[in-house]
Amino acid sequence: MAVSSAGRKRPRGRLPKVIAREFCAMEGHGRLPLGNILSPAEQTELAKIATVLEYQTGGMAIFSEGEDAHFLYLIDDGVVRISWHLPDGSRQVLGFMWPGDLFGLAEEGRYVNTAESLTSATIFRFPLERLRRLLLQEPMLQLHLLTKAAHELRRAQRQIIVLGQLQNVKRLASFIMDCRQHVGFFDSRARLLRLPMSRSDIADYLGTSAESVARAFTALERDGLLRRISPRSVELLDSDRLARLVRGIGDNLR
Amino acid sequence: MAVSSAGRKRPRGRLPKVIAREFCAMEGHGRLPLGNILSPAEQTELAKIATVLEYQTGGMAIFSEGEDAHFLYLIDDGVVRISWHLPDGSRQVLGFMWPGDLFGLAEEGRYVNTAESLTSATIFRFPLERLRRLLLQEPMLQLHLLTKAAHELRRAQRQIIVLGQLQNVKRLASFIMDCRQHVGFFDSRARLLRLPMSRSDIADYLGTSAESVARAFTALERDGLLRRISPRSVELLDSDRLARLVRGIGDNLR
DNA sequence: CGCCGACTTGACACCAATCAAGATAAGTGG
DNA sequence: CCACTTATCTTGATTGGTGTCAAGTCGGCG
Repeated sequence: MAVSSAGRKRPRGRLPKVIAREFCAMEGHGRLPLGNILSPAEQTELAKIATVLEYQTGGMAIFSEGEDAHFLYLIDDGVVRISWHLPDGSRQVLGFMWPGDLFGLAEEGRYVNTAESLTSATIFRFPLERLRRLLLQEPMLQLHLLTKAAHELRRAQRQIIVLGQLQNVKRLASFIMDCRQHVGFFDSRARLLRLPMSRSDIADYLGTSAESVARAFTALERDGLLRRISPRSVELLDSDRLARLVRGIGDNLR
Repeated sequence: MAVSSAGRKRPRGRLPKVIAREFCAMEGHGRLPLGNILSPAEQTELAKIATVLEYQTGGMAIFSEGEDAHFLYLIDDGVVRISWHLPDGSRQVLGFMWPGDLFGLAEEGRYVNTAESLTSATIFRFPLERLRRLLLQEPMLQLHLLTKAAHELRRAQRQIIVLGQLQNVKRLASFIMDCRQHVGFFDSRARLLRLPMSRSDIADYLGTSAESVARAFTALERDGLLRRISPRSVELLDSDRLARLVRGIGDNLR
């Protein structure tokens, strides 16, 4: 960044239009989006202590930084924005959570960041104290959770590399390649990627400004790497070249 | 960053002058630097499977990215640099590890980054397979490790905020405040902080250049926040103002 | 004592933040 | 369903922070 980003103020996301519904996870479901790391038995154990939350729309607060932390969250469907606010009102988006992702990191009993839905979402919620007891009873389940935490740490480290090394166009390319991996948002046949977040969400995630994100899109489009269908929908024309761009090869791009 | 940082090449750290000694952790020791999170009994269990490594000097490789991962590491004494290299030779320092810190994050059986000693160091080493078995037998120990991982994730998130929101002078201020917390490196009476790393180490950690770090030191010194005794030793004249600077208050600083 | 690397400072170029204005899309109410 | 309002997105012009190159200084080690 060149100039201080202090003083920016952004709308916090409109207020919820509909209160979230909640009900027991064993009704109807019983299957968690953790099939890749947990056995069916483990999923059943977890589902026993879970509650399902239904957020009917984007822009709804799930929890806010500073609140007492009583739950860990798991996304079944939808996308959630995890962010942190500076005292001056500027914002850092720490990550976007997709189906199968866990969130709700706490420190000394309080949430250290804010979670809001970007789309309508279905989310599982686990009471921390009951989860803790379950993990002590099921060491294998706990080990799987530890693995998941390690992956989350690795993801954060990759973001550090993006912010520390790459300039704006490459940051956006990296972000697009990340989004590409999420099924349901990328149609590989039509090469169509759907973005559930706004330009300023992307900007605050990449440590830049919404205007710079727009300019980066323009640059990628001019070089034939993608084509904007609408602001939140892009056709990826050359994913290979996008990937190489992130890795630093062939960076002849203004 | 303003200009592409591609193409920078830096020395990788000189080769080890002396091969590291290693011996069983139960000889003499039996106490791990994890007293704050582990019970004495748990420390003993861990020490049973540990090996002690002695690195006589800084600049020694502990492991390199891509190598098969067989161990988790715990620092007893000394400082270690964790870094990641881009194909073009530029480098991102992901963090500095201090006494009590765990490192050795792997992905699919391989280390994803490189660890080198910055000072002489004493380091415990745990074989992953035996550690895994121990964690399954001791769920409470595992839960403590999970907590430690959560702290590490939180630290990475703070670094994301630093890189995404702060400009160079504030990044350095933030870094100095981090270093200040480590006993043995900050003498609170003399207000003297000892830095075990070079300017380019700091630069690669903060996503900037060694020159900019030097300029940031100059700026902080000009404003009376600190005084350079030597390049690696600074007197912190006004820690409160340093802290406020990081938080974004009173940023009338060129 | 002398060499060499690490650190500092200056000059310059360039990327990106900011301010401003217009275009597009989305949401609202008649 | 359409007109209107409003937020979001894009583009241009300008300015400021910082990366890069270059030269000089300091400090440490042999």
